[in-house]
Amino acid sequence: MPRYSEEEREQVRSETRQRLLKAAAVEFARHGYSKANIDDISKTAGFAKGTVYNYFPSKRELMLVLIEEMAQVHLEIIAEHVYQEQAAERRLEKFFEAGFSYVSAYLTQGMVMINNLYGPHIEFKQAMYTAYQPMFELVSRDIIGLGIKQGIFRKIEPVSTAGLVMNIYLGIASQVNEDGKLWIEYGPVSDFVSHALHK
Amino acid sequence: MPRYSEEEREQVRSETRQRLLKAAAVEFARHGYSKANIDDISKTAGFAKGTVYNYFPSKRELMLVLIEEMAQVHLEIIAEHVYQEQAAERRLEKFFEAGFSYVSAYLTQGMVMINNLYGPHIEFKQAMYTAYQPMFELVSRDIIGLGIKQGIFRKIEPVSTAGLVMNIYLGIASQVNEDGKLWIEYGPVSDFVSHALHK
Amino acid sequence: MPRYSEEEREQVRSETRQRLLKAAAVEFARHGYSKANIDDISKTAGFAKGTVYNYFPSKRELMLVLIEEMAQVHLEIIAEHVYQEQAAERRLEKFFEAGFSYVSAYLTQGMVMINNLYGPHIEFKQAMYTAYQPMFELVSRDIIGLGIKQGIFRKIEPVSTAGLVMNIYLGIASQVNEDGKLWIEYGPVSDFVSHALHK
Amino acid sequence: MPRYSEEEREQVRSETRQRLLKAAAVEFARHGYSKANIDDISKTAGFAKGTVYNYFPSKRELMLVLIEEMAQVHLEIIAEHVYQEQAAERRLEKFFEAGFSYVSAYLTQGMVMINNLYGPHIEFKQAMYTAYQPMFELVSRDIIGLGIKQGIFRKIEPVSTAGLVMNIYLGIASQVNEDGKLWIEYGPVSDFVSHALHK
DNA sequence: TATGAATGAGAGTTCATTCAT
DNA sequence: AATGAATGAACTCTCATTCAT
Repeated sequence: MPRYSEEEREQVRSETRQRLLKAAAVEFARHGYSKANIDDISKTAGFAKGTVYNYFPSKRELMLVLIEEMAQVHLEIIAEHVYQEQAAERRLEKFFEAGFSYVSAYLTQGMVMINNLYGPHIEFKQAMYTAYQPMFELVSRDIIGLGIKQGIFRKIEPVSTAGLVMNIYLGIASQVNEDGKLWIEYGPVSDFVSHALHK
Repeated sequence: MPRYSEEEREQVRSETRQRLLKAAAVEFARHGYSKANIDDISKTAGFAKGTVYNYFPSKRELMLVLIEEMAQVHLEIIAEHVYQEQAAERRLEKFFEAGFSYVSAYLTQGMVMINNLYGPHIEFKQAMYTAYQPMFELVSRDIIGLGIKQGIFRKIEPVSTAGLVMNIYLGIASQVNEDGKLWIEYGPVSDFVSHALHK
Repeated sequence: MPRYSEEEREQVRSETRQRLLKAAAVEFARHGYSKANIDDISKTAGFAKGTVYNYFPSKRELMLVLIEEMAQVHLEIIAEHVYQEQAAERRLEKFFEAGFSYVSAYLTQGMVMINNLYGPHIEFKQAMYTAYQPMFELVSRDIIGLGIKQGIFRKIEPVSTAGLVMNIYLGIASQVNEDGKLWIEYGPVSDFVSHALHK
Repeated sequence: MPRYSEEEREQVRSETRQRLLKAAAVEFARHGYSKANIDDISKTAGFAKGTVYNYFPSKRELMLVLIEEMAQVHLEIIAEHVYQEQAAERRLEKFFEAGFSYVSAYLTQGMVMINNLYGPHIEFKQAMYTAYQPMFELVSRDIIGLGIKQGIFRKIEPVSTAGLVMNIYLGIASQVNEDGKLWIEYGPVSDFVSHALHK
């Protein structure tokens, strides 16, 4: 008969799992998927090698899960800020503000995100597109589309323009340094895009 | 000592070298640096494994040389088109036109470029920045700076704005599919940026 | 101290033990000793991994115990049928009849038996020889020796001939399919051996 | 330009290949397929681990190739002796004589053969059946069938009887000790079978 | 007694690099 | 200059076993 309660076990498992995912993010960010190794990931998490495989069936799956969880957190943070505003222009600004703040705060996750997005591993790229679809839609519908409806943005194609905006965001986000600093502030970027969109 | 034979030898060496670099680009593009392997590279080039090491001391060095040669070709193509124009706005358009055309024509090189730029391998990223410095300056000085001088662009900071423009170009270039198609034409992109820069 | 509870406890232990042995037989039969794993064995038995080690000190010991228990059941079944007859020839027939019926009914045990007998694991092979010694003696003394004494079998060496008979039985038994079917009935085999032994 | 001649290379490759197959047989015989490891196989052959993979794509394939090559040698040896005789009875004797001599001379191969035939690895068992089909046919057609035609054997079913004879051979062959000794000579076995088949 | 999380030795496989020819 | 056989470190994944509860 098990002495641990079901809850206790669940609690422990969940914590271990999170530590492993965090460690995986760190190692993937540091060395890239291919060069990152399970031994280091587990050691970074404070476990032995085998433990990883009690939680994830493979290195590949570890990455796929990581992608999903990262995208979710990322979206939450951005959505939370963007939806505070009603005006499209303000939303655009909030998008860059929250986005830049995310990559500064979640350095490792940000790097993994970028590596997957622009890297050679097609499966991961695909997973990224799927996982980031909601954020893409947020930009497309609730910022650009909204701005057009509100009569402040030019009558541009919202979807491809959202692609451009996401590109700008991600391109800049990819150049964060190890202190979480970016080479440009969100203000000028937001400005640049704003100018591009305004009537 | 026969001089002609000397030249011939040089000629053959140079061709072999180019074939190896081309093959390396193909394999790096297909599998990424880490997963690409020397055996496949040499076989793609039509040589045996050992031959690679008669031309390049290591896989790493092969990539570094490739980066330099790619950047040079890339710059030449873009410069050739951009400098045909005198008006900054036209130059901007030419930049995107020639740039998009480059990634379509040089699919593999383009992918390697992107992988290095956004990938986890710091040394290669560094090498990319160095190799692409001239192109960056072209954009910064001979397009944006020029546009300001010509009084058509807003009085923005040319360097960071050049960063944004390069970001946009590279971000879009990274999404070329295997047929060399991009999800957006150069026209709308040029337009977008134009709007962002104009007074 | 409650005596009944003691017995109950013993009862439960014994049942758990049997379930584990049965599950071990299934897994050993399916994957062979080396590839069978404790986790699957315990799960097949309906327990957690650790439970196995409350009953058997190691995987190896689990097999050794299994061998002994299998051999005992096997012998009992065969002896029960063989000793119903008094004539050596009839006993020979019964031996094959009961033997073939055993391997059909106890598919997994039969496979484990064969795997150990012909497999590379010397310790298990040894254990098999020891465990099957009584059956060997049954054939040697109470069938072949008896037949010679009864004057129906040729004056052959009983021990090595018993070896041949056992070989034939086990060789055929090894080719049972997953439905418990053998490629030959006991009749023709008994016949074949009968012919070989008769004057 | 390669300095080794094509022939020289082929020669070296062939020798290395044979050494690896021999070593594999030794290790598979000693520890069984699952427990035998590539490192030991290569070391036994006098090479480093990686060399195995220059010749065989996987451990599994190594075994499959080994099975085929073993079966071929085995068949050649037996056929050579059997076909020296014209009388079925003498052929039967030769079959056992040559067969017993094979397992004594090719100890390790014999063990691998037996392990695969009676072991848990279905793919290898299948491969054995396929590879030994010609030998089975030799027994069925050119010994038993022939004996019936020659009027010395009873009118039995040749195929299933060949199965019995092969069983007897393999069963005994499986009990060779490490000095190549069997517990019974070919004479008594041949006699036993002869008796069983004769009118 | 039963549990399952954690361990780490050990296995198969890959591949950059070396080198004799 | 070109070859490809050989190497062995490094990697992913497996699993018998331990142990705190």
